[in-house]
Amino acid sequence: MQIDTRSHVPIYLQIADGIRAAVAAGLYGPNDPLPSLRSLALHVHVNPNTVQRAYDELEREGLIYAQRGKGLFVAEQGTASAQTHAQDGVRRALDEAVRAARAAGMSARRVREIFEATLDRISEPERDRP
Amino acid sequence: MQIDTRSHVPIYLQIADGIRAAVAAGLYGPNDPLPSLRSLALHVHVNPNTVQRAYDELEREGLIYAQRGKGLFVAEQGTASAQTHAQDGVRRALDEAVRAARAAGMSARRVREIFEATLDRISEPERDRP
Amino acid sequence: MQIDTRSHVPIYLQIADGIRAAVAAGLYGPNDPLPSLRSLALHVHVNPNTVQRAYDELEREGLIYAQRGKGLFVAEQGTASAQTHAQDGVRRALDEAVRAARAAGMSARRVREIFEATLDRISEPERDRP
Amino acid sequence: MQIDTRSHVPIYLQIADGIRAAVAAGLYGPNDPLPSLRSLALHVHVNPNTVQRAYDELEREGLIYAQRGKGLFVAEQGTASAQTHAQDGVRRALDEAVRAARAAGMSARRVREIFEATLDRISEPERDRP
DNA sequence: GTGGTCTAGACCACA
DNA sequence: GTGGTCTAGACCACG
Repeated sequence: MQIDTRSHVPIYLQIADGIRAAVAAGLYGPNDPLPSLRSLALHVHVNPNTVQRAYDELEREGLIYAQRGKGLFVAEQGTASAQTHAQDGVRRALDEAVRAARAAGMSARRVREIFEATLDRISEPERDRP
Repeated sequence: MQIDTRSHVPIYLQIADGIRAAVAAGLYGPNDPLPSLRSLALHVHVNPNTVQRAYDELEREGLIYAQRGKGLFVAEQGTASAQTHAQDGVRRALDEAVRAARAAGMSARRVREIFEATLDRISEPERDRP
Repeated sequence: MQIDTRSHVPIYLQIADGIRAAVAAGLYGPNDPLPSLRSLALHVHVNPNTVQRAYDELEREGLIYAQRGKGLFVAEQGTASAQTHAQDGVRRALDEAVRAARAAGMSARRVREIFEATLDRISEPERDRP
Repeated sequence: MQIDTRSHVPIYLQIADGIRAAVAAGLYGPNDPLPSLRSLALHVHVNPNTVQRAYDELEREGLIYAQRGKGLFVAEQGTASAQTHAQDGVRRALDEAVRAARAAGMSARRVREIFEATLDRISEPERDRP
């Protein structure tokens, strides 16, 4: 998971999004244990409080549940819920991007070009670039 | 121009983006006067200081220039600068959206479907909804 | 006279300084007529009101006097007064510059180097530079 | 740091200059923490917003970076950047002072006299005056 | 009327 | 505690 400390999106939401995406993608199935607060905090170089807030968010959403002393787990309906949520997010992000492009007078064709280039670039496996 | 007070993007940046888009789209050409601080503040229901900050941003960017007591104007190179900037923004937004989609396990095909639907929807002329 | 609209020093003070310097340098002697409000305003591309404020300033200072319907003239003691004032200004400006240099840890020697280079450059007649 | 509320230079720029000088002089090295917004505001008897604006300026300049909830720090390249910037400032100030002196008809020799006196005065260690 | 600076005080995100 | 954003309202310089 990547955290962008300079983004305007609060870090705890970036973390929640990352978890949600991982669940949506099936990396964690129903009743699978999620990374512990501390381990995730270390991994993304963030204060545990911040991770706590992200997990709070997801628990309130019903995507995960906590078991005292054991940890956090994906809820029964977690996968479907995460997929819906993630898809809404993507839809909203694309909507915003296209809206901005059109406001700046960009042609639909030009936006599509950029989109396809982006899709190609990101669908390829990551590799170092010169 | 639309302001979303619930967005994580600060209002002053939303305003700056709006102006930048308008300049990129050619609504304001080089040396054209821009809306005054106070009039724009009234229009978007925001404090003049917030608009000021947006204009500061654009002035630093070289997109506009201020004349004390006269007003704000599009810079000579404003159109080109705005177009470059706006296109970078769209590219970044699309990148982020696609990245999120892929992280959530969405297929390239599915992302493209959503994108095309969005493009269609937004390219249609705006109309009042009942 | 040169006006820097981007300076923090108000334009009317820049104009007053310019007139004061011209009087100190002897370009205008006692009882000589000064440029009219309008002609000076045209010359420096500034609103006549602004020039008016500059002249007000100088009149209050006793450097010039107005004759209804005739124009503005250098006062009897104008030259000496202007010279004193100008010298004070230079002293203050140098003081500020040196203070800033020392605060930034620059050696006295280094400051002197820059000063001498500046003096050389400005004492030469102006010419186009490649 | 000294603030001159009667100067035409905005307070936030005076503060930015002060910090820049301190960094240029090596009082704060790369990654050193700078005074917090609020503490500096108290120290110079100014509103925290004004200090914030000064720090914004320096952050944009690449001299410092902010960490939310942690504080403000000197950037890796901060020292060099500050020195360049400070030297440019001194050069500009000297240029302006000399230009004013010459416009007022002062001889190069006279300007040098004043300069050397200033340098002597300021290079002496500060002492309390009765 | 215009833009530019400053204050006082509020709320948020984060450690 | 930290930095970041916003508001309300003031005063200045300029046209």
